[in-house]
Amino acid sequence: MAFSSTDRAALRKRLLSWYRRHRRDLPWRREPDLYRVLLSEFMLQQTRVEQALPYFERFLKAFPDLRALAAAPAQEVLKLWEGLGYYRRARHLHETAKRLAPLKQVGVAELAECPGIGPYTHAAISSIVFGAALPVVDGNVNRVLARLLALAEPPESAKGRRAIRAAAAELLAPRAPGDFNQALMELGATVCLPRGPQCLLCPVQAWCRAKERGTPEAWPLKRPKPARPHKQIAAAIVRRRDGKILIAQRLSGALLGDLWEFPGGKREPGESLEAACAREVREELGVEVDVGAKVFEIEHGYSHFTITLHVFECAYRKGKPRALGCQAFAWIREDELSRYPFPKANHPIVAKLSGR
DNA sequence: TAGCCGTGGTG
DNA sequence: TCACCAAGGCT
Repeated sequence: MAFSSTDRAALRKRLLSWYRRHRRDLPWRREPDLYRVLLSEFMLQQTRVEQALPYFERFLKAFPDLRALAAAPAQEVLKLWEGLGYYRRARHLHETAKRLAPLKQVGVAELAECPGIGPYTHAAISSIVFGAALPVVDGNVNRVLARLLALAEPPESAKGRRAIRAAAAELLAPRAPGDFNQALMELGATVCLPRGPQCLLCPVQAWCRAKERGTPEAWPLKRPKPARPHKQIAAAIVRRRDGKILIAQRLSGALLGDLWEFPGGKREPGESLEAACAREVREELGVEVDVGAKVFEIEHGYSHFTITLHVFECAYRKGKPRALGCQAFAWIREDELSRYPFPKANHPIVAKLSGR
């Protein structure tokens, strides 16, 4: 045990009391039913509250309950998710809704079977909605507990993960697991910040071994991360003589899965951007184009690499499009572009072409 | 275990 | 400018 039973009891009491006074007023906390909490937890995976908020409101308006979400077309769900990132979450959320909506009763066991619900999300929903005594471990909990314990290993390491899990389970308030879990996360999000922790405002500072050592921001210990490579990407605005543009839908499992894009891809060593552009259109859709002027150069970063996106105006020459390196394609007018979900890096192109 | 999967804010 | 990192899950 990392703490004595009297310390555990006092720490819980302080934390819960602090949470009940200081918690943020968030829409999914006003009526914490299964649907709202489920929706919020999917959106909050690796995503800040402020970024998820407008999406939560939009979803709740478009799909007021689990049944409405389950009945929606997949494309509509993805379009509403556009811009939020980690697009697999949209598909998993939709599949989870379709799985749960027909059930008379949903409980801890049913949640565990759903796609997109891992250990964190399962414990979060179960504790908040059903009052199940399951500890959550997320980025906030990792940081808060690593500091409380002055943990000697990075939380991502095997030893660190075990220690954090054990501490979270040990501290969990058995009679208010939902509030306790949210309190720990709220503390991490608003007080026990990655940089510049507000220790003087912290309700559990008396038990914090990192604060005791004098340099709380030195925890959690960091693991070196690999550098992000940079790639040169060519993309084509392929126009037919009637003015329509050729777009493609990306493969489901891939990066930006199920989203639509302007066809293109990575430049090979020694290849010109124009040649890469023509080659990628040929490989992806079986279409020959004449590459014209470059009209965009866009810098963009993803989670594990960065790109420069070079966009060329291209004239359609020949070949009937086929879905070779994509799952679907479409010839569309410029004013139809905004109906399709595009990755963020393509938004400047969509905005310009659709005249906004 | 470690790499893949987005986007936006921050210092 | 750039690294960091955020209510993680899947393979």
